[in-house]
Amino acid sequence: MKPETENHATLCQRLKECDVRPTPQREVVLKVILAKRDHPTADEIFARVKAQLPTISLATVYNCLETLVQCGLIRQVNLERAPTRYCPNLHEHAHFHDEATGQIHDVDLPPDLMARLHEVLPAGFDARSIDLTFRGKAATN
Amino acid sequence: MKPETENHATLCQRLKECDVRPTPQREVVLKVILAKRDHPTADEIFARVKAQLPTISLATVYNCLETLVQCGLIRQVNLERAPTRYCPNLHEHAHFHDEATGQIHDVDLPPDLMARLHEVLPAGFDARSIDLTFRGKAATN
DNA sequence: GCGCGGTTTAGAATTATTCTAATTCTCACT
DNA sequence: AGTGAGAATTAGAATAATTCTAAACCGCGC
Repeated sequence: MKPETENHATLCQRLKECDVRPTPQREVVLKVILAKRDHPTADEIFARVKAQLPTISLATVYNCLETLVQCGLIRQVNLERAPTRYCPNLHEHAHFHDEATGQIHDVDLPPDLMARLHEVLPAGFDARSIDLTFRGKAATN
Repeated sequence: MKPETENHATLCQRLKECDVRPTPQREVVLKVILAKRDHPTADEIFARVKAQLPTISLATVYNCLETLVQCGLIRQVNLERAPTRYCPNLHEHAHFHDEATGQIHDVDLPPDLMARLHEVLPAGFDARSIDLTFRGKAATN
């Protein structure tokens, strides 16, 4: 299941499963996010979608993103004082923010560690999601 | 060492230790952040500082915050599409973002878990800091 | 005491995001 | 296949957060 090969039917079905109307705009927004393993901003997504849907507006991109995030089809990542970025990787993972290049890398963590994170909250706190971001320098190789 | 009792001399010294000029503006910004265990935004900090330093400008607050974050005297917390918040708690901890109220709670985690987080990065990734944020609902009691 | 360089100030500028109101589309129901 | 209700989209304006700019200011080493 290469992301590049996500086709109309698959995308549509994914959206329907979330009880959202599978509009062309939503479909293409989701498609361009899944197509690359990077973490584009709303603006970048807007640019990519425009290539296929020239009349789409930025507001629609924001609407679609909000919908997709709510569905859990994508995640959003917030870095210090920078535009929100969107992440296509639904597999539970952490992020590494390279302060030198500004790039974000996905980092897989041992399943037991992720499991442990879910358990450590004090009573009364019920976490729906966890954001784990490392910040630093990545080796230049 | 109650935070409320941080005095001029202490604050000054803290700043000097970081090789920054201990200006009144920086001192008061740091003081108001340390004075409360909440997570104020730049605007909120601006308002609090103004009470003591009526001529301070918002730009200066941003400058001071940037300086203080760089020194490691405070931390910044980024939540989805919301203004950046600043955290006075230097002790290593996680955040719980209550989606119902918008409030942020500090969460202490077992030391071994924090230690583990620092070790799990793949070779070549060197983390200077870690941001761990839980999102969900806190019990209403 | 003087001057250099870092700091502050006010306000403008920029950037990200949201809102608005009008239009268009989707889909369930015929 | 046609229709109507509600949802989605559009362009552009509005808002909000943050950064920039240029001038004035100030602290500190000489």
